[in-house]
Amino acid sequence: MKTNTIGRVADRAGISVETVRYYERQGLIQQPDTPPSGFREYPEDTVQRILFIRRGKELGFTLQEISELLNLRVNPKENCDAVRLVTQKKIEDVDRRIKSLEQIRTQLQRLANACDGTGETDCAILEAMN
Amino acid sequence: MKTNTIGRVADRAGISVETVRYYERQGLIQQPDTPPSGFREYPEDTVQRILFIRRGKELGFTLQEISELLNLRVNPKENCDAVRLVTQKKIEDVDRRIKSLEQIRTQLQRLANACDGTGETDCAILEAMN
DNA sequence: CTTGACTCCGTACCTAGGTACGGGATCTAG
DNA sequence: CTAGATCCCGTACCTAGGTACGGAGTCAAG
Repeated sequence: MKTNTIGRVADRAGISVETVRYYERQGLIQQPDTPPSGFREYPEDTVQRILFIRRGKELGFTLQEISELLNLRVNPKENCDAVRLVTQKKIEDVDRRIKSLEQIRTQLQRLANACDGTGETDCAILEAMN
Repeated sequence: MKTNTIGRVADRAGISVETVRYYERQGLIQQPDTPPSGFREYPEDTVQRILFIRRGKELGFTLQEISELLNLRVNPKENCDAVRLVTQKKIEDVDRRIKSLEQIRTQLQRLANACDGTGETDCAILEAMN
């Protein structure tokens, strides 16, 4: 298996080398322990991490929030209940977002349907709200 | 009913006067026809518009995208099918976002559940992915 | 063992989406 | 009718999230 140089990781994750370095500086992905030659070599899951970051961004999470999500973990060192509590909060946040999107979806659907009538309607999305 | 000055609108919508002006410059809300005294007076639905903008932003839409959503409208002047087509695209986009959020939700849920075991798990969100 | 591709790091620059400022006009409550 | 709150507009500044650059070191294929 080829080594995961920064360029390979960037390619596979669909972002630029510069952005990988940026995420590293921001602490979103860990720089692997002392690269042998001075060249970074990334663990396999780095690509997954970056894909997760991309998805999060598209959904309107800040890098800070994404970082928090990525750092959530259940392990013996952490208070289990504490982690579960935080995770629960995140889930509630996600639920709120889903609800919001569903509302927008409903409005869009209503707008699309408005066409079926006489053509006299002037129905913008705001008027399509409850 | 009190007149909707920029300050009142900003207050009611929960944003700053500066931001209202900014949205106006960006064409997200229309400056009402020649204010009588030089002072802006907004139509009633401006507050709703801004609330919609805020929601859109929280969900990761750009102002550009939000503007497109707000300008979608079925009316006699526009080709009805064209509007419906665009609206359909938007709906698909919204659906994708909802799906993404649901995936994240599932992962979070799995993470929260991981605690029930022995406490030996070190289960981060990435590992909670399929 | 060379040549072209890749990497290093630091620093500068860019866009979106605001936020702040300031001097002058206007409104409104007392 | 006056003082304080609002509004006007233009311009400057700020943060997040990158993007670009450039000189120097390194790797790997021929």
